[in-house]
Amino acid sequence: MEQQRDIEILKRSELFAGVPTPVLAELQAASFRKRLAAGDVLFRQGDPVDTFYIVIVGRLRVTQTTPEGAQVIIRYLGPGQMAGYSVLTGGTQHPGSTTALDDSHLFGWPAATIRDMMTRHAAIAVNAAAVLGERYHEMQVRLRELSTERVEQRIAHTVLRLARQAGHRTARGIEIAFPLSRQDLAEMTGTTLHTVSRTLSAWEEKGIVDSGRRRVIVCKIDALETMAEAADK
Amino acid sequence: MEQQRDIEILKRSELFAGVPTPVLAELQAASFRKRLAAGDVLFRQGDPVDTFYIVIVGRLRVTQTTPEGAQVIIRYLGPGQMAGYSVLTGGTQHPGSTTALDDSHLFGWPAATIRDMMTRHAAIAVNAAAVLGERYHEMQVRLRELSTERVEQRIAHTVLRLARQAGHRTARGIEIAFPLSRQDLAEMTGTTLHTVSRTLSAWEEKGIVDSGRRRVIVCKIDALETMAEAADK
DNA sequence: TGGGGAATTTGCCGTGGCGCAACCCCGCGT
DNA sequence: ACGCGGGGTTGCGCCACGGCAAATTCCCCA
Repeated sequence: MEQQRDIEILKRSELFAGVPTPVLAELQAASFRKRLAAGDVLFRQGDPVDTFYIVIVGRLRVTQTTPEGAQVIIRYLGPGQMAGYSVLTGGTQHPGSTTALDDSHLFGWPAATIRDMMTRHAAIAVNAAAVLGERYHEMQVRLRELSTERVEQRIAHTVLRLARQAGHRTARGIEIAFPLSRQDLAEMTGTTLHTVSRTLSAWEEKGIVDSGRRRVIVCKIDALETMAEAADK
Repeated sequence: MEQQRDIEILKRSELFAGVPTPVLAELQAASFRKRLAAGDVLFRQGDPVDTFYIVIVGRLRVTQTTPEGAQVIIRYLGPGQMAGYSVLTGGTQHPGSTTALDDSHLFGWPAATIRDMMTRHAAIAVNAAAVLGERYHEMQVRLRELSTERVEQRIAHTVLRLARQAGHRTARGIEIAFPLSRQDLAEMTGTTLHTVSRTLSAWEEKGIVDSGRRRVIVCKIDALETMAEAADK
């Protein structure tokens, strides 16, 4: 019943995939539930690392803020993904803030529980390494883009990535499944909302995208891919 | 003797710290040695992931190249650090190229050996997660800097980081212990060698650094730290 | 000791995109 | 129905940087 369903969910999560069912049952028993409304903060940058979460439903955003107030979006989290990776690496304070974009539902555990399970079951630690390696790799790609590409290409790459990760087929094209403002895109691509706005307007004119208030639909993916490559000068 | 010394080295590596000695002995027995001369390539971006390494002595550089030929420096590796992390995450091809800067000496293992050891000994997998989490975190910081800071601040942060990681006390100040060209700094900060050169010249004039052909010495760390923070507009 | 090539320096110019500011638009609450 | 506020759009001017080009310096090697 209830418990079985939880175990099914854990089995599909990035951290616990392939872990034997009895271990999942143990994890399930040790977990608590956390609900967040849209806009609620799961934890803030600098908070002590004491809890680990896995997203059941909903979408969260991880950001980092500079002392000057500038913000950068590190990543988005969806179902099955983990929040609070510092628990796995022994960090003492969260490097970023995590906020719910939709009403969300998560599993939570005390840090010690997860650390204990990870040392007792290599499969979990192996998954942890794989997930963190994957995130490390994603960051390498973003860093490379940010270093070597023009703003328009970066925005194109970012939109394509979001469409791939959270795309939802509609009549008009592929819609990004969560609210995404110009400001958000700017914080993902290292530019300003003004420039993002101008770029999207230009694309709109060419019929490549259809966008509005915190909403982006990609109409011509191939055209966008061309933009993203743009080897020209 | 020989074998004991190898085990001591492994014990101090980032991946095998805290692993029981018998396991280290097993690892030692399964390892081979790899020597590289300055400039030699350990593996290239896109190569199949079949070997894992740990640096014994020397300094290596990990870079990523775009189809257009632009290069980005992902990180530097020194003694005790691992090369070929994709082995740990199940990747099939190397995301970047790794090149020796000095004459270097490494331990090597077939990928399967390391994967096997990691699943059999949770401590190794836990270390792997910790190291990859740390690298992920470093990339977050760099991404934030690249997104929000001016060129001069980014160069300052980068030089400070290098001085911290590979700094060597000298009479004139803290010297970065490996050859570091303007081009290298440019590829770390997402700018051009021209701009780096101009910036270093300006600093030189103020006595903040003392630099020359592939060589940087930081004279006034506090002044450089001020540059790096530079909250001014 | 004399090249030769790589690394660096520097001036000059062009420009992408940021900052600012004004304005518009839409959805929501009362 | 109406007003308000959070997003979004757009025009304008400026400037930090990149691109280009030429000169210089320095190290390595014959």
